[in-house]
Amino acid sequence: MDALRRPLVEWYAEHARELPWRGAGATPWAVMVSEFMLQQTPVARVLPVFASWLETWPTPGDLADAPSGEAVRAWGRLGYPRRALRLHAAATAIVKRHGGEVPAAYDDLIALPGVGDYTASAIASFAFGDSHAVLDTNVRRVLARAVSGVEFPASSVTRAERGLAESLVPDVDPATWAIAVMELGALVCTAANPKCAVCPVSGQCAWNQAGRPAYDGPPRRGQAWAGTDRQVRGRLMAVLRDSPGSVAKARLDAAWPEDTQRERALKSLQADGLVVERQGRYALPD
DNA sequence: AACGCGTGGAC
DNA sequence: TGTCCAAGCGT
Repeated sequence: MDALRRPLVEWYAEHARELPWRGAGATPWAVMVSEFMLQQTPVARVLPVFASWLETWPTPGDLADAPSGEAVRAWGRLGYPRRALRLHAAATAIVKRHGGEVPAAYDDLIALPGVGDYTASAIASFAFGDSHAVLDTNVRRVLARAVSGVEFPASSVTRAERGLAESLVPDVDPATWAIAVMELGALVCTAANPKCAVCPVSGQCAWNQAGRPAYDGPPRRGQAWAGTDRQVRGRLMAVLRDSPGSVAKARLDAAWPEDTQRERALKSLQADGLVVERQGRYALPD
């Protein structure tokens, strides 16, 4: 399968973006922080938060020493603030179980809060050079097109897909292969308007060869937003992020007009540990 | 297995 | 303009 791997790795050598979590200067902790922030969030939005985060908390121990609410506040508007809580919890676990050093083993990584198969594989590969199939949304899309000849992968990872990804991991420099496929998916083999004209593997891409047939699988799940609890949670979290200390209930009440939904959202935030209540006032957690 | 979970840029 | 979507995870 070097027909696919070689041109793709050569393309990466020439077109890779210079990102602060790549290269020799990046510590395993920096790689880990970047992977948490990049879960469902675009690179451009992560960059400034990543920089200030590592300046404030250059090691897992530094973050573990801070209140989790400070992590949530520093997370800013990256979205999915439970990730900030989980990163804080992961830092705490790293101090407790691994002497403050990010572990290199996949099994240790995936046991950390907020670390699933993708993130464990990514950290093991990018920070430690280990050999893993790194199967993220970009890689899945590239393989779906180049190998399977369909525009989009299935809604969840299939056994065949996992096997394919594992079969492609090279013996030499597996981490560069992993990041090269991801980068191609991010920059060229994009979900909408893929740039097949400049793709280094368009010549052996099954989907391209077939004339780029339109997707005809099951409908892909969209993300409702307006009027959902998620939107309400976002409003409430914005109030707390932007207020030092605690706020009166009235401040939260002003963020959403409908009582039932607002109370439900607030309760769910408390259940998640993103909000704490003390004597009728509300704040980010300690 | 399918769903809930934020945010904002691109088209 | 509204829809799509972005280096997923936990349940």
